[in-house]
Amino acid sequence: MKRTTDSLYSVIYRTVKRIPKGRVATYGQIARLAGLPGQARLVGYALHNLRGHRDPHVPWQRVINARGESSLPGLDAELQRQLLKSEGVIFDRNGRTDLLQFGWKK
DNA sequence: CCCATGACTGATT
DNA sequence: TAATCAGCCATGG
Repeated sequence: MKRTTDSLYSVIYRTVKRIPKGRVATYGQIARLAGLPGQARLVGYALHNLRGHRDPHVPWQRVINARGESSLPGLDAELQRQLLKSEGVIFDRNGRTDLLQFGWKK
């Protein structure tokens, strides 16, 4: 089975689209559900690539790291928190959310 | 082809 | 709770 980069990104995007509104998933969780266990970094790479792609159909803001915080640099982290906050996800003063409460339970 | 980097993770200290 | 570290692999120089 040949895996092109495009197919890898596609399966990742499809998985991210399954995250319900008001929920968050970790990079590792997306990797597992996409059939790529242990490949969390690839999920981050795929989402990063999304920027140039500018596909509004992929809810990138619902993907955060295993510590419950945004992994985006600088101002983008605030944008992500703002978008999630508008969906009902609550962040504490350290910019973290409770995965037990808001994590996507698949 | 080699090397460094990155929107990461889980275990260990 | 926080800092370290090895493992991960596509991407770009």
